[in-house]
Amino acid sequence: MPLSREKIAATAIRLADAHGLDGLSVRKIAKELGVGPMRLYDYVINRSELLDLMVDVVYARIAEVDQHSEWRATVLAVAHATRDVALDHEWFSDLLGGRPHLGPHALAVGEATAAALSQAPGVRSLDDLQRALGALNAFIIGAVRREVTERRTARSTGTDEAAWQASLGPYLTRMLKTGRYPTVARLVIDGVHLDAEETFNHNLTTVLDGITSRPRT
Amino acid sequence: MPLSREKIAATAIRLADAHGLDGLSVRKIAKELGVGPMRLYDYVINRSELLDLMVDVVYARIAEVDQHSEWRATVLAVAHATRDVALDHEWFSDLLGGRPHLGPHALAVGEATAAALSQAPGVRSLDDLQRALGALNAFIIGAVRREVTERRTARSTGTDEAAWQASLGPYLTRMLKTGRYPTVARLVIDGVHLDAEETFNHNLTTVLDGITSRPRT
DNA sequence: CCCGTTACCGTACACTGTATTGGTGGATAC
DNA sequence: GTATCCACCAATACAGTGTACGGTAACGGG
Repeated sequence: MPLSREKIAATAIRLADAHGLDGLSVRKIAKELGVGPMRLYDYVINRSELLDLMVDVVYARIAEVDQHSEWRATVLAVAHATRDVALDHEWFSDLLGGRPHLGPHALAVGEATAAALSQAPGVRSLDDLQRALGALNAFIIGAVRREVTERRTARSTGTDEAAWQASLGPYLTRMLKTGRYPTVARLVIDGVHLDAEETFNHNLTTVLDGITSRPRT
Repeated sequence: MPLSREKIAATAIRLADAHGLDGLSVRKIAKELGVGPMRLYDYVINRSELLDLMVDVVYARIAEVDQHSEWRATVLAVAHATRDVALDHEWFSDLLGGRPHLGPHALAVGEATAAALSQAPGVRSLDDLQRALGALNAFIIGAVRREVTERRTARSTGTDEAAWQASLGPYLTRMLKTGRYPTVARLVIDGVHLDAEETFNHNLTTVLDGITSRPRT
């Protein structure tokens, strides 16, 4: 098999899954494929384009979700799908929103959510749709990003309470002891660990409710 | 003046403003300061810590906003302030949400928004506050990120219509001509360029309205 | 006087993205 | 059958990166 953009993207994704975006280099991909580093540049113009390629492969998985007749179901499905793939490929969240996603599959999911949102009550004009899309996408990007970095720090410091107290603890507890951040302190100390998916879903419907019930103009 | 974390952070910010995060290297900062590269590691443990330093300096500017008695006014002020500084320091949006922000000034703005949100109607329990904070921050992060990358691509392709048609045009118009993305096509072709700040404000109030008017549970 | 601390500096290493230059082998055209 | 092209492949080279490591010179307190 002669090597192709697809194969390159696939192994690049594998490596990025394993070692993160920082641990991903052209040379390592090439070595993994058993070829010289420069071979890749016959298929890809840049490292950036390689990343775009990987991103669109992931978007393809998002685009697989079923289209529901109800607009809200479709939006929910797409949102949860992007959360799911972002948790599978954490580097995806680093790229999400960082550059315009114009690959065919990215456009497909853009189309799906736009079409669904255009049928929501409260979005009447094209301007409304534009704004609603912006709000929805902003939330998804930010929420996924937050969750992934949270998960990363949890993993690096160690999940258990003790390890956490040992690493972030000294600095953070000292900070909170100053009394300058009472609300944050209450959140950190008394806050329970909410289920991530449920929180995502909850906030997502919050945003959707905000969109459908236009308050002013 | 003997060199200090503050001076390092300041010149690092200057360089990042001018050439972006990719154009920022330890060696360039050192050269700008007229010292050897290794000097910086006497004040900073990592490049990452350097970035954290820069981030917290920017958070200091956000923390300067006045506290209003009305919770909504405070939240709006903080949100717009972070948007403003992100537009001044575009690299900030690349870091936003990418790692936990635990600097003193970051904690200060966290405290301010948390305290304000806790007084909003509809957030009664600590869990509610946690979720509301999540939703708000997710939106801010995503919205700012989106706007900055939009601004970047607009600048790189050229603002005027002609240059845009020349760069992205060929590929995008070809894609849209396929008819597979009708809604996106309508958005791209017939969509007017909405005022960015107004859109941000609009969507922000949408999110806040969603938070205050709890639908279920 | 010594001695620890603080500010400072240079060299070196492993690694990055990519420009450049070249060499195959087989298909096609005459 | 020979020439020509082209997809595929490989090696070398360069400028730039983060940072580990080992050092020097001034100075203030005992």
